[in-house]
Amino acid sequence: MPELPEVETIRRQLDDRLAGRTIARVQVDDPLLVDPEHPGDFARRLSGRSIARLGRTGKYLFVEFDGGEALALHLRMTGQLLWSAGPPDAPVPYARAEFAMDDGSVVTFADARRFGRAWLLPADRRARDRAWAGRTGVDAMSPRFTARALGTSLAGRTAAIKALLLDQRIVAGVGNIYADESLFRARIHPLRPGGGLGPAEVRRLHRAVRDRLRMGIAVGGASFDRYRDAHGERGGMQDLFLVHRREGEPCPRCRAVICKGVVAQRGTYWCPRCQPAPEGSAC
DNA sequence: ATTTTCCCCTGCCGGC
DNA sequence: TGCCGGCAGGGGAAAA
Repeated sequence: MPELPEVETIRRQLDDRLAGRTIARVQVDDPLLVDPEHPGDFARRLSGRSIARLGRTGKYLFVEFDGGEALALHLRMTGQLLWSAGPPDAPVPYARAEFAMDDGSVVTFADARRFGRAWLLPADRRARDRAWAGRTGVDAMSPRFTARALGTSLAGRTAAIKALLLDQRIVAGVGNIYADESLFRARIHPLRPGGGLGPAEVRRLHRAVRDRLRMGIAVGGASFDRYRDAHGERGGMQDLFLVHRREGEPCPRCRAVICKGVVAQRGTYWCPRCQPAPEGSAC
């Protein structure tokens, strides 16, 4: 599942390949990919645009064009952005759109589950803010995401801390994997009410989120299932998981047996000893 | 306002 | 062996 480190890995790779290029033509195979609020001229409006750089906020990737317009992409569950120097040798499985560049290179948006989306964003700052307002809060790797900011966002909230970490308006980029890993590192049970964390716990959680995301970026993301980078390669983070997907295995810190439950409708893994359960909840 | 539930999709896996 | 129900989960809409 592409989260911040996976999207950042792709962003860096595509920035190297696409910055300065011009889009020659676009083919959309799956109309569901395109923002329904935009008319059917998606492909035509992208053709001829020159790419300034690739940006990212949370799990959103932005292809930023000269002149200020942008193509926003979200990979959701199974989306892939695969770069090739020329037209792919063989049909790309689950291809939903192809973006051909002026140098002959091609980026294919492939996506088995078809949850991924693409949006065209206007150049006008106000219009873009209006279209995008409230979609994400501060990016988790931004200097603006501080322990203080996290504490302010959590204050008074009664929902489980894991649910709040997954809320992209509180901090953008954390998904199910890195939420589990961060909570373990911070020694905080996923069901603890967010507003009930003490200042030291908030600081630990902030540090843990940064630490795990930084590690994920360093090893090219987590590829326990479909995730592949822009060159089709796997990441290495799945080999560094501390608790996620390790039910029944010993905790790397205290050797207690890692348990699994459901929090915020997501499979959730934690150490019952390192992450003490709040009052009234088992395990 | 906040929290919770449901839904979108399809590949995959366990059970029978 | 093969069918089938259920699960996986990002995020947005709807309900509570």
